[in-house]
Amino acid sequence: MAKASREPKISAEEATARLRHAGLRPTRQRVELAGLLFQDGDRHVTAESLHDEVSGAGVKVSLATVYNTLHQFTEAGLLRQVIVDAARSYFDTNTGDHQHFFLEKEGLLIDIPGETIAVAGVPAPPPGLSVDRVDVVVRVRRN
Amino acid sequence: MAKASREPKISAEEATARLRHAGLRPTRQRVELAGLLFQDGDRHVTAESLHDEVSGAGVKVSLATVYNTLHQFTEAGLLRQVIVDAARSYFDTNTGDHQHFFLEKEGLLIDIPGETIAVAGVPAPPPGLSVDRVDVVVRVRRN
DNA sequence: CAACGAATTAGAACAATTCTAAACTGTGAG
DNA sequence: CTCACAGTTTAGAATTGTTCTAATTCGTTG
Repeated sequence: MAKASREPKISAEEATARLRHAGLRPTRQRVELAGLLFQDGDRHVTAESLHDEVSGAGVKVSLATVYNTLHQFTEAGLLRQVIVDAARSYFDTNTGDHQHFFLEKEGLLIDIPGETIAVAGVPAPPPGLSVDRVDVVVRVRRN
Repeated sequence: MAKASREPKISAEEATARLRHAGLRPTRQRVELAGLLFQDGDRHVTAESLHDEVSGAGVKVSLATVYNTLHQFTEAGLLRQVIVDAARSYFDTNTGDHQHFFLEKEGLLIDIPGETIAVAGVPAPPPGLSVDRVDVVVRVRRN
């Protein structure tokens, strides 16, 4: 009953290939984490939540490694960091152009596809600066 | 040369009035902090930066009080909290509708007036949720 | 001006994250 | 197949920003 309602992990082979592609050595831990993260389209994890998940799956990975891995994946373009909460960092497996709903009370992030929202009128940044990207966070609450 | 290039502090009387208006007891520390914060239109501070500033001005206020005060001011609607950096919280003296440029490397926030940016196409939130507000952060870098 | 509740404070405590130094493990060379 | 080495992992300590605690001090009202 309390079975995880998620698609089966991607295979170790797929994960390995993905890691090599990104220039990362496919270690046991990275393969394991990639397997969990990239099993389906959209996941939002924190270091803690991912650590709990991987631990719960009976795999031994230290929290430090989870942090390292999340950052390496992010640098490699496999993940994107989402800053919506002062308390913790979220990582999103959707690296494409999109935005988020955020339910602060529950730490819940929901993707909004990139084409859905249009941001018009962003002024030119002050001289010497250039736009890196535009983040939209739609903060919501339970009613 | 190294003189602060900021307008003179608002008077203690002004600050006091403002605090009373917001239903806050005008204590020495709150008057002092309000004096620094509301001297001109747009300021973006962190607890640390404000503490350094007030300390530098020779006033003795504990860091705990700065934190307390920033939160109380925020609750009272005198400040607005801005979440753009996983590492620290910013507080903005501009409580009106507006958005931000953010230069992460330097922790620099720049206001973008509310009318400037238009966000279109925000989808209805999932059932049971309602929109609290829409934040836009234009992340910029030095070039 | 007394008294009481509100505010301040130093320092401890906390949570998330990063660092450190030592042990371990992929990988490519031989 | 095995070695050696750079890259990785790890436990635990350290750091950072923030909150809490309990005792002291202060503003306000009577």
